[in-house]
Amino acid sequence: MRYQRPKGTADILPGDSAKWEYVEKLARKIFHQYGYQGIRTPLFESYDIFARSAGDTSDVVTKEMYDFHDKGDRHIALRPEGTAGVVRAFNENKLYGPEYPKPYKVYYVGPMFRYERPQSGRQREFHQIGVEAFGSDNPATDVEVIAMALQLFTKLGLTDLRVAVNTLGDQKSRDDYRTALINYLKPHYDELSEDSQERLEKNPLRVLDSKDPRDQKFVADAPSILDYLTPEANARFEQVKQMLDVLGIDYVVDPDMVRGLDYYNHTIFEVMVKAKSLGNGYTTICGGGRYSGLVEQLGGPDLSGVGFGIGEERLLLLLNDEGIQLPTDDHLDVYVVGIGDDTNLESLQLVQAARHAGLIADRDFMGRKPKAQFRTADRMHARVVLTVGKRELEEGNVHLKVMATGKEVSVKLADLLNDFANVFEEHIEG
RNA sequence: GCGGUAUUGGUGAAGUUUGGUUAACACAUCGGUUUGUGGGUCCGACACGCGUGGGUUCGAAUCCCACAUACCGCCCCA
Repeated sequence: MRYQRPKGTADILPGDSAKWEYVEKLARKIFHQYGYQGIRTPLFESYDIFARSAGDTSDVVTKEMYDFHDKGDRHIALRPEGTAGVVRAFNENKLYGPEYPKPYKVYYVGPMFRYERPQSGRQREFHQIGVEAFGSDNPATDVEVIAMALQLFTKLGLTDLRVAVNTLGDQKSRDDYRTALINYLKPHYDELSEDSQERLEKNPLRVLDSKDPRDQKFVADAPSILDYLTPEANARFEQVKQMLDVLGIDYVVDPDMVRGLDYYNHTIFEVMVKAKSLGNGYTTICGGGRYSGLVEQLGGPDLSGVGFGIGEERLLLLLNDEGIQLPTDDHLDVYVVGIGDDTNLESLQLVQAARHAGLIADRDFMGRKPKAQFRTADRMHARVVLTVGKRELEEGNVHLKVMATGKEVSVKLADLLNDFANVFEEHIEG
């Protein structure tokens, strides 16, 4: 146990990796149905990209960034989330150009990094599945991404999903509300938690998110953002709700919901699920929303975007807790048992013939006794075992055993090598 | 960044209160169970070491210190 992995990282081992691959494959399939295409951006970017996009008051920037200076003294940060890098790529590659249809829709799957204290479902290296759609202000795109996330979760077999939506309004709504909130909280300044006293200065909306009982009693009666929306912002939010209704999507409006990143405005949402062992009550597995100004802030045109991120570790923990069995393909079609060193070449040819026929096949490499090889074949759930030994070599045959029925027949080695698929099919069905 | 709990083999772990000389038991794995065949029975193998490094002691998995990691809570979030 000399070496151990860095704090907050995890090895995803065979067995588990199949679940990850299944989830990611399904996500890609669904995203494609909605017209999203994959995008792969660097795992690290210039520190400034994240610092500028996430907002100076966000914890991600102030204490969770995994950053360092490289040998060229560039200030680099491992990406703490996916959006900023995608926006940078969008701008740098001029994907806003007229030759690209709008909205420009992309998805990504990959590792993210935050320097923080690890806990269950929360690591320094974690994985997100995310999407972004650029260049359309139509609230229908907000609804589309929500529907898309829900479809993924539903297809995975999750139930008890809860969609929470809120709006942060446009800039004027936010400013007005901010003022109102500060005016409301200021008289109670001394009664707030230390954290919230600080939040009041920097980002008063975050006080709403506090779990401290000292804060919560004020939060309960705090003014609501919904009362400070401009007519335009309000109309927009109404449209979002109406479209959710039309799609039959169940949701709750949570006026206290805020976002950890500063770049959001208008629609924000979370998909939560009732998790037994992921803490009490509902846990968030997907968070997202609309952002305006971010593209421009990172040097692009004045286009808005909407997207979400799903925490893969949490999602998989959840599927596990719920006892949801993901269809993982671990069966073996053919196992080749070779008896004696002289059978190595035939074993090799047979197992390759099976693979070329599109089957999943393996063989013994350890020179073990037939009984031990059969035990392995059984453990790997092999459908058919092919045995080659001295007798078969002399006769030019291969012994074929269908494991489920125990039926054994002799087949010509040459036939198998010439047309493995047909011989296999013939005997497996009998 | 702060607080708490934990760390024994491939796995689950007993043992730590009362330091004592073979680290229990079980599962898994491997080998054997007479000549080349699976899921069974029986037999056998399987920690020279108890997270790492120091210290106390005649003697430490058991006591002390430091560090590492994991988990839980705070903060925050996916």
